[in-house]
Amino acid sequence: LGHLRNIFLGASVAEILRAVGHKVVRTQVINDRGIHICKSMLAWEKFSPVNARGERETPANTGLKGDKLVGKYYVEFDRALQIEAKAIMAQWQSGNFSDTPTSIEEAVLNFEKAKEGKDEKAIAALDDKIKELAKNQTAILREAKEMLVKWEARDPQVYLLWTTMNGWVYAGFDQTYAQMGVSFDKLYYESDTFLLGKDQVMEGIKSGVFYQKPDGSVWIDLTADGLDEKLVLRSDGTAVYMTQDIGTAIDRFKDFPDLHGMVYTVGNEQDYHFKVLFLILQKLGYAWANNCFHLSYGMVDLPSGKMKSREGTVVDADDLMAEVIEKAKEMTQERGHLEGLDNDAREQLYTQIGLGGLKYYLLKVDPKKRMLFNPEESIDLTGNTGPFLQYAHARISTLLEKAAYVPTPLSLTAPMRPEEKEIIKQLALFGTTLEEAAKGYSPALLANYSYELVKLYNTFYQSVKIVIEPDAAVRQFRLSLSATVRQVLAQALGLLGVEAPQRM
RNA sequence: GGUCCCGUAGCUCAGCUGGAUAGAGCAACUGCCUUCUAAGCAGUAGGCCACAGGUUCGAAUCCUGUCGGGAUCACCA
Repeated sequence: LGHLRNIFLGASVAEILRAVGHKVVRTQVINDRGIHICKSMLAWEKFSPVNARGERETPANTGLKGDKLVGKYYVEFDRALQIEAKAIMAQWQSGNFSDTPTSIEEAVLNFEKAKEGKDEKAIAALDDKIKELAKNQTAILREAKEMLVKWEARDPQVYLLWTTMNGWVYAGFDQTYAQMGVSFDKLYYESDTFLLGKDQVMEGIKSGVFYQKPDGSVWIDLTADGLDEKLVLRSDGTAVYMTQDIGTAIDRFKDFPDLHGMVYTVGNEQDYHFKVLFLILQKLGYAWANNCFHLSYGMVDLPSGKMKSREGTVVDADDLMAEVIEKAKEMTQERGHLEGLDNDAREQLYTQIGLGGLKYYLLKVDPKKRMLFNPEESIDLTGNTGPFLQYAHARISTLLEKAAYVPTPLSLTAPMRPEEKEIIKQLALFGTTLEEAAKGYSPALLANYSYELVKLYNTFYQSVKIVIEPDAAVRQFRLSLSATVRQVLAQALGLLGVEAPQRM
């Protein structure tokens, strides 16, 4: 869900910035490198069943989406890790500390002592610490780490496996993005950019921005800036998230030299990370670092509480989209204004309504705020929802069609009813709303604007005759007012990534 | 514990660069389709804007404190 908010938000903000005249390049960093990939690879090698033809599981022979298959083995890895860690902890409990550093032995003894003391907080803290220590003692995690080192050294075998499994993931992602209706101008792969990041770190050591500890790890001291010391390279020489992000940022400015700045659409749990990243880039001497902005959006909660991937309480993007489209189909068939539409057009409409509703639901809330995702409300059609706006658009469309409307400029001097004046006022606000949305990186402003506009229009629509208005001048005025509303609405919806159907 | 974010109707959210009776939607209840799509419209009910101070002619909005919720402080990403 967080991922959906991220994608839709990023896509919408890009469109909004374009609409106010900025040149926008939309990029995405593909997280194709790191210990997490190695975990999946290792688990797949270890646990994937072999079929009669001697093949391990693949998207082709299981029918699973590639990213799902790889994700499955990430979970498998974690399960195996837990089991091994538990066994190790059991050993420690029984007093067996062979092959264990004395520091761990001490920690366990402290833990036992704390339990006698009944200090809940201390017990919990030590418990976490011991679990962490146990995990680090497992053979399987060690293997994964070794794999990462091999990967960074371009070990052919590891690299082949990595290429294969990554291919599966990308294929899965492509499918999902296509369904979402979003695309990127350029993708950056961590596997390409982390090396540049490492180079930067090396140079940064020379220039004194970073320093190396005796164990070989590289750090930056940000205590003078009110932050902490931050690791930028592990003691085994491998890159961390930050290393890669440094490289990616620089890479992008190399690719697009006239770039003014960058907007990072990333969840607010990474506020600290970006504070540090921008500071590092400044210290490395990149002037554009001052024009980097972290568009930090709030988490998406479920009514049932926090989502945890390990507990299976996450909402899967593909499933959710399918569900929302299915629901749109049911509701649309119930209402039925579909005469004359062929099957393809109908299916397309269900998708437009379902996804439009989902996008609008996620975008109508101020990005900065955390929001609650209520699965039932996300597919609502009434009130402040995507389908409500789409419906207004469709209704005006058929109205204009019936009237055989010929576009004429909207006369602002014509005698007007109060409802009509209100609409004109709201229409006049579009420009400033768009500017504010761009300035504040907030599609929510456009969403709320559109909703207001449609409410005003609906009031008008219900209270007057339009097509059947006998007075030709009045009729023409109302038609061109309707056409203007439709045009603005279509533009606003477009900026939100919500499609505006001609009928529904 | 340090840092950051949040607290507005039963629920989800607007409003927050100070301005008059604080707005929507959902849920509940009333009405309105032999006029253009009722996925709509009109209406009723529902609020000490977390709490306490302060600034101001004026505070939901700005400041301080308290309480409550969340995030973060990894050789994870």
